[in-house]
Amino acid sequence: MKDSERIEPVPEATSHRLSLLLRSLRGLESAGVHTASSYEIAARFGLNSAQIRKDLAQFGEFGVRGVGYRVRELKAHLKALMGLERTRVLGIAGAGNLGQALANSRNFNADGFRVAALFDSDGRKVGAHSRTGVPIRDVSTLEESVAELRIEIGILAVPAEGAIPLAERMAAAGVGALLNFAPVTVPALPGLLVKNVDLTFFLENLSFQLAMTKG
Amino acid sequence: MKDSERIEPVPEATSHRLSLLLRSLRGLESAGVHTASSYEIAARFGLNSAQIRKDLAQFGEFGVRGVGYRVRELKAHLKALMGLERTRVLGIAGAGNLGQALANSRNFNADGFRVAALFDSDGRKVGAHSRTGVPIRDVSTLEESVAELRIEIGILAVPAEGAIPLAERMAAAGVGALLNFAPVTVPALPGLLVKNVDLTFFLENLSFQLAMTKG
DNA sequence: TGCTGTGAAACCGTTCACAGCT
DNA sequence: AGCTGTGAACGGTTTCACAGCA
Repeated sequence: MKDSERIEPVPEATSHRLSLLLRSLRGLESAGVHTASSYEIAARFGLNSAQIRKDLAQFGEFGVRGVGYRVRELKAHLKALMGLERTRVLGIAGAGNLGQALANSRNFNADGFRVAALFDSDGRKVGAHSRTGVPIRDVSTLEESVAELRIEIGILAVPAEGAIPLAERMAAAGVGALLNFAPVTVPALPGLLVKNVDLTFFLENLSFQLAMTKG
Repeated sequence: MKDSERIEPVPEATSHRLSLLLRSLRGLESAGVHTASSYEIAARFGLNSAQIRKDLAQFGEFGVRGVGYRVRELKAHLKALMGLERTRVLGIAGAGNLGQALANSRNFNADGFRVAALFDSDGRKVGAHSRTGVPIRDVSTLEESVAELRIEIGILAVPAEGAIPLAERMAAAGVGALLNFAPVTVPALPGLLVKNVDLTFFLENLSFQLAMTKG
């Protein structure tokens, strides 16, 4: 099956598995493995092999019958598919603990991503740099900065109050997608993809499961 | 439907909606609203009202026919259900950027949670405190500290390499649940609930969706 | 033979629609 | 009359099972 102009958003679960798969492929590649079957890959993270094949089949035919998948080749296809071929520029609103943590994170500055700037309203922080050298700009320069640095994905690491207005400013400034860590649900505005990630929800989930199983 | 001794883990989606619901109830309560119907609640976050009712019905009968749900009462039920009646003690492995961000976070130190300690192997950090006063202990004291502070939930904010061994140590020390931010999948060990949260997956998801919709 | 790609079947979560309580 | 609680229908995702290609 092929569907060059896909309008449907990729299901969350599929995207998650493909991220897992990409990570796995990186591991296999650096271990010198050239070929892997869907069975081998599935075993790695306790999934069904048909699921791997179905996930990939949605986007093209990447395997070789009787052989499996060529690691290097599949990895390249996947990266292209996920838009990780070129580096996407990130801008983080909020130079607090979390914002700085993300700005300095190896994971946000590799494999297709790079943090170009932090934004804050605190005059004492503005002008400084994060530990790894990400500049902290005044949040009032958000609009110009997005254009100047070509920021494609915005990250909200601010308190709840500031989130919605900032999301709107980011959208208006031309940011295409937003990862929101503030504890409010930012709605997807027209032209702006939004992913809300509330870290306390993960804790509550664990607490819930603890309450269900043990006391 | 009632099921006093539930063994099934709560579905991710349900848990997520109940967290959202709890947040919503807090808002309603402080706005002085006493009663809310599933229709009103559902409208708040664009869900189906039957979903709200079904989610709640799994755990008991909390509503009043013809009236709706009493906000204060439902909130209390939910908190009890989710194990948030009493404060759960957290311990964070890794006093780097992310670990400190979480330790200082208001959200990890309210509404049923409290960070009791950070753990690190860097001698220069050990003995110090986070900005909000969370002590940084030597990771070699993990086992005693878990017992002493009665840590119930462990959080891994360490690089990929350290994650699995630390998870095993936490499990052995008696921690009941683990929230893992390291970019490796920590398997659920016997007696240890594990929630893996890879922040780069959220970014990749956005990049993926961007790649699908725009270039 | 061995593995992919894929229809068909099974499963699960969501939505509908209404009986039943207040 | 109004809203909950829930069986039944629906839709989407996962798994099975196999045809077809290397």
